[in-house]
Amino acid sequence: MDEGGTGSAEGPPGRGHRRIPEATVARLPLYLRCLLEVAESKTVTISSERLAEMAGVNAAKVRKDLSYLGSYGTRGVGYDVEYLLFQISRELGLTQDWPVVIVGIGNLGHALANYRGFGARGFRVVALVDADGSKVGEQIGELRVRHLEDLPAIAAEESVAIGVIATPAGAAQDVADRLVHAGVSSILNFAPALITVPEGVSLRKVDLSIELQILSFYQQRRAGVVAS
Amino acid sequence: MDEGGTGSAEGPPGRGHRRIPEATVARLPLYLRCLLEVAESKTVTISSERLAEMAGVNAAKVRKDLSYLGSYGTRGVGYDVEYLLFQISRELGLTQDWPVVIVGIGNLGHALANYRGFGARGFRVVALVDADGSKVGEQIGELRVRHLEDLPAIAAEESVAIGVIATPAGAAQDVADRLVHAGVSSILNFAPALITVPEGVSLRKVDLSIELQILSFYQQRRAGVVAS
DNA sequence: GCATGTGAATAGATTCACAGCG
DNA sequence: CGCTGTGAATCTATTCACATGC
Repeated sequence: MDEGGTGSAEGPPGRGHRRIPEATVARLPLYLRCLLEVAESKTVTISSERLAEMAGVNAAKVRKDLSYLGSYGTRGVGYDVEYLLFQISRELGLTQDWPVVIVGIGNLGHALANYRGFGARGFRVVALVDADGSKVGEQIGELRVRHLEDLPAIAAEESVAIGVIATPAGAAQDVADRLVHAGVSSILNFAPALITVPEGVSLRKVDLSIELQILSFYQQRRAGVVAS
Repeated sequence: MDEGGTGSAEGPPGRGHRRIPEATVARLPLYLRCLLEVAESKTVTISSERLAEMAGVNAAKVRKDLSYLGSYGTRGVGYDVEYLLFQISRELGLTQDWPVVIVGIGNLGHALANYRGFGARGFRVVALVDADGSKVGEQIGELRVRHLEDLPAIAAEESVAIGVIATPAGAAQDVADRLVHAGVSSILNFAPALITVPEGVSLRKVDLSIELQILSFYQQRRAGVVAS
């Protein structure tokens, strides 16, 4: 899918060594999370079956997904947890860290700015930006909110790779355009608006109201089935 | 995908009149949003081509998606905007309103509690809940935060249909269990944790770090291609 | 023996292309 | 004629089932 999830638009295929299916890419972070948990308990190896159980997927899927990365397992034994962790991290580009800018410092922007878990794994919020002059200068954690107009300078100084849009819907496309123009080539959009970006820019979206509406669909189905 | 979430786990198929593919269900909210925008400009009909362009998908996909709902278009003309709006709303269960409870009133919970857009379309936040006694009683908008222990009573009183989990990862599974136990059968999980629910409960997730990691993958690919 | 890795089979989603109808 | 609705073709993803190799 999503796609998903959530589903969402994708960047171009790129051309690394192997061609990894989109659906697999979307599951790698899931495996990563499970492996981190397993690693804490000093477990040395893990079978596809166990990993599948933890991730809530089918064991064959785990094996096929991992096989796209290479033959990192040992037949009759399983996968070395630490080694697999490293390989997945590397594949996901988490061995380097990516400077992130958050645009739109309202309720959600605040929450994102304070979110621990950026730093943990390869992402570092280097700037907070808002179009509203009255918010500029506000201190949040270690950062001070800067003006949207400064985006090109900020992006260049900090080599921003990823932009997070947390503005109202109406501003989202403009902000996306500015991000792209400033050289940011990965965008995560939280605004409830459809935005478009040029080829070569990755765009993913997180949309609360869409998720709720999908839940509503299935909720209604169940209610309907019960009633009939 | 997903899924999608952006990709995410689904509820059971249910058995309404028609069997609507999951991928289609995930796009209906998108069409709905586009149609709402079009409706404001007093446009009476819309072609699949135009709608596709707005939604950023292929026209054939729009037609096929809409055909699962019924034959609501007119050949040679297009779709009546108002009529289609109504049909999609009905299909998504948005003609009734769904009481929502938000569990976990930290940064994110606050942001969600203040989010306008719940009320707009069929969702109504009826309760805010937290396990931390020091947060109980805090006033947010029109609601006062209540204790997690009161969840069963709240769910029953308010006929809560949808639970939103905005707790830290460690608490997510416990909260999910409590929600299910209290009779909530749709859950939207924002916590960066894998949770499981029984058959008959829909679960979707919104996971910032997964989305960032997916972006990181494609970002790295592009960087790699440029470098080589 | 046992769990991986992978071709083959199946299922699901997208796109094509055109018949059908207003 | 124009645009919908939809079978057929294609592409993508999932699952099966077993040969392979530690």
